[in-house]
Amino acid sequence: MNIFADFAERISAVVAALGLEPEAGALDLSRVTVEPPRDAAHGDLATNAAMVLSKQLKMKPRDLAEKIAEGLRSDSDVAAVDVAGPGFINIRVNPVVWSRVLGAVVSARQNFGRSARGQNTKVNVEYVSANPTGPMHVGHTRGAVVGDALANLLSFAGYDVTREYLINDAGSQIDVLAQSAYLRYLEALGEDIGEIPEGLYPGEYLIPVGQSLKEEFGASFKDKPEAERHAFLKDFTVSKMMEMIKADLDLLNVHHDVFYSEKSMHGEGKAIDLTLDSLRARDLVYQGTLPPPKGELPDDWEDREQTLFRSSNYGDDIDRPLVKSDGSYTYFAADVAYFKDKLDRGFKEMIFILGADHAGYVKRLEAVGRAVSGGSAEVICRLCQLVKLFRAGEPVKMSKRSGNFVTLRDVVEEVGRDPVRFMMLYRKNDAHLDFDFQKVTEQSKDNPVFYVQYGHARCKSVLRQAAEELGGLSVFPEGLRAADYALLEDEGEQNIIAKLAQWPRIVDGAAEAHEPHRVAFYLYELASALHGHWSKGKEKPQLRFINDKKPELTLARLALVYAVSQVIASGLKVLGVDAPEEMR
RNA sequence: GCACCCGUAGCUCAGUUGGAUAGAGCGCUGCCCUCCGAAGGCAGAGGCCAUAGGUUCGAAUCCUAUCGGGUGCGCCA
Repeated sequence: MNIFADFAERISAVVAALGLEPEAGALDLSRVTVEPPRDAAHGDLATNAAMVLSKQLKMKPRDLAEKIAEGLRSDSDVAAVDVAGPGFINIRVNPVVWSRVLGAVVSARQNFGRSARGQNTKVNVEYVSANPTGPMHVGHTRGAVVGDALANLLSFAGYDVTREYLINDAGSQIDVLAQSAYLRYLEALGEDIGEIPEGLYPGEYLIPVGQSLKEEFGASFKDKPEAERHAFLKDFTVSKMMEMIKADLDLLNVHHDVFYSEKSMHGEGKAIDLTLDSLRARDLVYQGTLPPPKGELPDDWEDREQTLFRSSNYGDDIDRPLVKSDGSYTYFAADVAYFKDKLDRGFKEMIFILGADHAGYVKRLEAVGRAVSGGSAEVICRLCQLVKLFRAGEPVKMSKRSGNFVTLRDVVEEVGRDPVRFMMLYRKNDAHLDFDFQKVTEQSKDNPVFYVQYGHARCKSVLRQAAEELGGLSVFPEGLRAADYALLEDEGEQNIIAKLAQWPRIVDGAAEAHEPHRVAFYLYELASALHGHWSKGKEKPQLRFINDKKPELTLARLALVYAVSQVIASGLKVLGVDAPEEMR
């Protein structure tokens, strides 16, 4: 139940009933909005309908507003309608509307706010896709959390979501990885390998890989022919790395549906070959030369003819190469084929959660989307900016050399999963993020994670207390449906209900904009409304939720508290954060 | 040089897709516990929304230019 969408329909009906002739055929209602007014004194709902439609209907905004207002006044749910400013229509609804909202939450529980706007559209969210050459580090964390929460959000908003991870198991970095693992194998056999040579992966996480090679093959693996050995090592090491990465992701409660191997697309007659052939037939792939890159010229740059994709026809700055000088495919070629594969699997939206260092990649991905799908599917890229780590205000130093970086595991084990997830979502994805190890574990209102979770725990605490004091309340939550919500007349209570009523609207808006951070901010506001009202009970005991002299009022208030707990829990679930029964 | 992202309170950031008098938290100045969790709440001070034009009933939001910060710029993934 979304009262904003509901009233938007009623307003459309009123406008239609006016019988006015639109200037150009059908009336365009797309710009009409119904929102909570910025200032609550203006009413419960506000619409810009008159201002947006005045031109089409050839009327002055204020005159049209008066007409629409007149029509709305006959609605039995409407208490008052005012026309204000340049033509705003402010609506105050009857208490029965708020009762309905509360009843809807109590009945739907954590399904309140679930939406059908996605209409089961097939959406693919690709996120993380970290190279399988080592453990996840903090840099990957934000993308993992944002992608996962976005997937949850879209699913809650009625989309058919697939969570996907592309394993980059085909590039030259995998050769290096295999060589590095081989050294660790020799080391496990007791050989002195000395320092890991420059250019190989020095991280200690490869030591167990060497160990398990030894356990499996003893010393015999050393004697296999080089080519056979190397091919096996690549697969073996990648699968070990993926095990490690999956374990890291599990710490964050991030789980993908599909792990797609880049390697599976390479090779004669495989996906990349086939895709490029089909694009060649459409003249999207051709042989040609590119102008030299701007800025600092690479040492080994030479002008040569190469295989190019016509991405510049689709909004990219230049055409992009598909084949390297050694004849193998570029990463971009794999991406083209990968997109085609997603298209063939029926996805209508391909969402990519990328690190900020991939900003330059967005245009060409979008170009691929337009060129390959012909507009039947959309590419949506979200960039995640860098996370800066702090400890009590001091920047945390880390060096990427020698494998000495802060890992995802370090962070989660130190501060816990919930603070990591929440804080990564408490910012727009394209804004820089400061993450302070100390602050996020504080149990105070300075810490938004705690503040929201505390709101939930407080609700649960009240409900526990009520069950104890009032004994016969074993019937709730079922019994709460029978409560008389009209008894909730206090401003603070109504303020909370109004916030609850916004939840479905927040879900739709956040899903449409692909911005899960809006959910985090909404939860903060809802928690704030609760905490604020709670404290009024300090000064005015008659406002406390439990009042043993007034069982009916208490029941209604418990319904309110229960509703808040359900919406907070449901919002936190979208974010992938726990809703604790009590804080400890 | 080009492309993309970002410039909002002293600091860190929201801003309902173009709406009314621009909002939070931190920090600062003061208040509020005989009490369902003070692990909280209330109030005050603090703004040329980087700058200059434009679009319209109306701009922090859209367009153009400028300034400032970040990122990237065949054959790395």
